[in-house]
Amino acid sequence: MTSTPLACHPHDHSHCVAAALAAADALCARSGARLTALRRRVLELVWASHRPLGAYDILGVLSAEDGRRAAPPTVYRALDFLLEHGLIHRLASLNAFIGCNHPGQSHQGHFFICRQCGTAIEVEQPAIGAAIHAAAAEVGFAVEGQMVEVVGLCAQCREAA
Amino acid sequence: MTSTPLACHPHDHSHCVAAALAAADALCARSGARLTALRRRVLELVWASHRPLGAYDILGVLSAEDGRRAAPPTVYRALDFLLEHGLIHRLASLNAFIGCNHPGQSHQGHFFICRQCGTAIEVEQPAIGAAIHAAAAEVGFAVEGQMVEVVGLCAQCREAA
DNA sequence: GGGGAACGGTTATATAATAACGTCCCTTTG
DNA sequence: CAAAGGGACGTTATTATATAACCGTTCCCC
Repeated sequence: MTSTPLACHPHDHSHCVAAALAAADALCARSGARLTALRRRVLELVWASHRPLGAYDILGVLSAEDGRRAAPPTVYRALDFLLEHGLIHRLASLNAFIGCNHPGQSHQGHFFICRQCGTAIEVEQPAIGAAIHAAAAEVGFAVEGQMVEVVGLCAQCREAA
Repeated sequence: MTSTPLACHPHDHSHCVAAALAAADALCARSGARLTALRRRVLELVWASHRPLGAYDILGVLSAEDGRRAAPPTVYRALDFLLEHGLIHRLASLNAFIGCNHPGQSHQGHFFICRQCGTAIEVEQPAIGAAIHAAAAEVGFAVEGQMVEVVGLCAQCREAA
């Protein structure tokens, strides 16, 4: 098992990266979007860590790679593409990016971020979105996008402490 | 009525700024925190708009004021103080700050941000926090801080459109 | 009024993101 | 096939946001 620790479930990480890339390939093929080599590579890097990854972290890796020359716009354009197509999420509280667990399904990302190990867990708890919509209805607000980022300690780090 | 439009309720804005400052005075007096002239002025500026205000917006105003010389650390230190004492909130999605409606009461800020007029409405809907805590309990995550920022259209801007 | 901490001024720098422009390549169409 | 058009990406420069490090002054407490 080629593994990287993940907060909740140890798992074969290389496999889950490959699965994410395959899903992205399929999604883009269906929608006609062009998942170029660069965009695919950036998506792979984002997925390669379950932690949020900064744009300049990605830039560092790309620049280190053999011939490839990279500057900030290169990375940001790729990230913009991936965001638009729902393949990654942006975590505003960290200025960082993370792979989306459910590409293709329309959904909002709700995240638990461990301040100790840095892992970000994407949660699906319809009650959160429901509560937000209920509150919005009360004041006549039309919800278009939700950012829910909860910081704290993941189960593993709680045990360690 | 010295008014600035607010998304939900027209109101006497100069009065609500004064009230916020008075509440801050009282709170700091009680806790022994030093609400210096600079910190108080920054709080006033943040309150003077119901919209989120960037650190460099504040910096611009301070620099324009008479003798006062201001550099980024001046502003950020004041903002840090106000954040620590729960007098303002930071909106991560906007890199901006806004006055807290309920200083002194331990609470998380949950915001609806209108993409049209820029107004940020602080909502109190215990169900949101409850749903977050329920989801956290499921995965053993210990919640320490919540960031909930919902973007969309406020009631007024919906009508206008 | 002396000691120590808090406050804030100052300079420099780190980090994050975008603007503006050009070139190449691919595709589409005549 | 040639020309036109557009998308992708390289390149340079700049803007926006935030922090580091140092230092003098002030304020408070004893």
